[in-house]
Amino acid sequence: MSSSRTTIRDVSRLADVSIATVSAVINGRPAVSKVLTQRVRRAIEALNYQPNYLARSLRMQRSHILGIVMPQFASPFYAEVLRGVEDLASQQGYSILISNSRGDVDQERSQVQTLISRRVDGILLASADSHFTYQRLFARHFPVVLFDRFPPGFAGTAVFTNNAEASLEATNHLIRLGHRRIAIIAGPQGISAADERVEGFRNAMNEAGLTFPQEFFKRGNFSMNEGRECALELMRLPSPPTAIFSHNYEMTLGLMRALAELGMPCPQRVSVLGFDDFVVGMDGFSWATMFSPKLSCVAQPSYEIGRRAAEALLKKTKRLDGEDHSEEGFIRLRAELRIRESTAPPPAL
Amino acid sequence: MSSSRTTIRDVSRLADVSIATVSAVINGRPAVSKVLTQRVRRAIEALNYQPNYLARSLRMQRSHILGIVMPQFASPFYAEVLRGVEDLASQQGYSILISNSRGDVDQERSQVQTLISRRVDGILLASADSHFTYQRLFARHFPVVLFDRFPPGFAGTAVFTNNAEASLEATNHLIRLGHRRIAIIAGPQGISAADERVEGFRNAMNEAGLTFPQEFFKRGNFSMNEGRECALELMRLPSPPTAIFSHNYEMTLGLMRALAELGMPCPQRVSVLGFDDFVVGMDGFSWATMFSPKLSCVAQPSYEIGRRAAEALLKKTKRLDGEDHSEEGFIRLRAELRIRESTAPPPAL
DNA sequence: AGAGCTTTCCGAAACGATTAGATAGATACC
DNA sequence: GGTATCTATCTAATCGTTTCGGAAAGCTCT
Repeated sequence: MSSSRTTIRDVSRLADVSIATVSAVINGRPAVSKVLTQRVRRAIEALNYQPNYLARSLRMQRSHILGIVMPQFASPFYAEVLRGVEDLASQQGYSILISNSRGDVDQERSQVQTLISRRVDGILLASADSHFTYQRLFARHFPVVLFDRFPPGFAGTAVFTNNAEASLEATNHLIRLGHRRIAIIAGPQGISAADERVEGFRNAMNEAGLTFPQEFFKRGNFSMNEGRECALELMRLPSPPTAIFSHNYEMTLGLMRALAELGMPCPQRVSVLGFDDFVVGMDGFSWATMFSPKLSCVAQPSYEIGRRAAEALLKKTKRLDGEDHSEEGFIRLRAELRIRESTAPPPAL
Repeated sequence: MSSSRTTIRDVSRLADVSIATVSAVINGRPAVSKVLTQRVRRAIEALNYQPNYLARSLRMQRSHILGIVMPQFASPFYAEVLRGVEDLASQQGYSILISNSRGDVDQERSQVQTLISRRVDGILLASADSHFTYQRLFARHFPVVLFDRFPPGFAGTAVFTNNAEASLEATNHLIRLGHRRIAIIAGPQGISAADERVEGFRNAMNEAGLTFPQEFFKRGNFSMNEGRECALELMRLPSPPTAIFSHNYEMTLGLMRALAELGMPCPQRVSVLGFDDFVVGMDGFSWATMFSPKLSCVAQPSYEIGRRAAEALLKKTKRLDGEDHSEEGFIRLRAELRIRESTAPPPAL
């Protein structure tokens, strides 16, 4: 055997005590004398002993590991969420097991399975699935917290942006500027975040007594390419919109690209308001300020979403011990409307 | 006890066989009859049994988990690396345990400790530390692969960009365009990636017989803010450079921002060439093409770095079993020079 | 019918920790 | 001195798997 790690047994032998005593020292239990504590400490040091958490977890029925499954890593939104999760988790002595579902429902399911088999204490999930298929898996109150997306009718606990309200507020901003011909590039139907944003937009338009033609309502799949194509179609209409509201970061990029290609100045000719904003690097500069014009946008509290989700999950895992199975329910975090230079009054007719 | 999971024992009872047989079925060992296999399968299904990988790992001395430690999550570079790692790992049945060292040497060390205690099969490390302090920890040939950065004198296996060559090539591009007054905004001294990029630049300048004044040599800490400040200082010199070579993504952003503030047109007045490029979203558009002008840059193969690092690490963990302790050494991956619109001949005098 | 093989199955010992309960020694009290 | 109490330590069971070695049963071949 090439790999024979040193165990608690080795330590106990060297220190000439029982393994129970070593364990007591390691876990800081009282009731172990100064002299033995010293001996044990020295032995641990000498052997460079590192406790085996697998064994510990097995015995304690608690791994102190959280699992997270998300549809992508590269997106700054998810990266920020992940940062929030890791921050809170590591602060409480938990580690994070990640998996990338690549937006695929089957992969997602098998990854959730794996996480459960690895006996994570709880799972954070941005489900690519539009209906919650884990009822069976999560019998016995296994701790799960959803974020960013949730299937219709989901009743557990989840953390996300107040999409509808934020979207309403953003639309109102455009309306107040004087826009009447407002188009949206929405996300795919069936994804809760997308649907809610559409809803908020609709409400704002209704409240203002505005209608909007069918051809102003575009759906993209949250990708840059589709954002670009939708924008091209919009701006080539006989009477194009004077403002476009885009429902995520990638599509906003595509939209800006399209405007550049068409040589249409923003915001002089058309205002642009997008979802998502994030800081780049360590010094808090916003991504959206790198553009000219600096982009107005709806900033989701992505880091906070991660933190709160992790927090809620940890609370759940603890409640589990106490036979208390009450649910926390939905946690809505406020998005912030950041007005910069890409939104302005519509061109005079 | 609120959490009594079903175990292999339960399955064996229901199927009326021994646990050895259940184990054999699960692991697809031959030599178990059709009829028993059926019974076991049904029992597993009925009980919704999911094997406990903690126990399995403990017994097999192999967790099928890889650990990764990096200085940040939010950076697109590391996000891409992570994606590469996860892709290869999950493909081979491995999971990933992540930790964020936040660039702090002490945190990094304690996280490495934790990973080892969790008995990961190997560790991927972008060390924030400038000297390899893990000799003791990694005694007994514990599998580690470094990436992106390495401490001077490190002799293990590591994967990264051919920084020096790429930097030389990039500088030559500027020289060929006719630039003579070339400045660089480099990363912090002591970080291998930064030092190598400086070296490549120096070599190119020397080969071309060019010298460059001390005030053209700036150091930033890889942050956007410092990129901006360095650029401001450079462009306010009595005779400013006609081209600037920036050594990472964040500093390039700061640089572009500075030029905008000063109203200096790029590339008419000054050419810009930066390190780092990456695609945004799912459809392969480059981040750098979102700028106007589209940025010329040195694209590191970040995804590939992740994949190759994971691959090398897995190879190591397997070699460990075979008593073969040969080292793979350094793996250099070629960065690609992508010439777009931000580099052009210098303005006529 | 007995020897020798195969084929299937099972019992029980690991893996490395935690912890309840046992034990022994010291102290205190009457 | 006897007994109760407390403290410091140890013994051994346990967590849920894998796997080695052996037993039982079924064949084949003399």
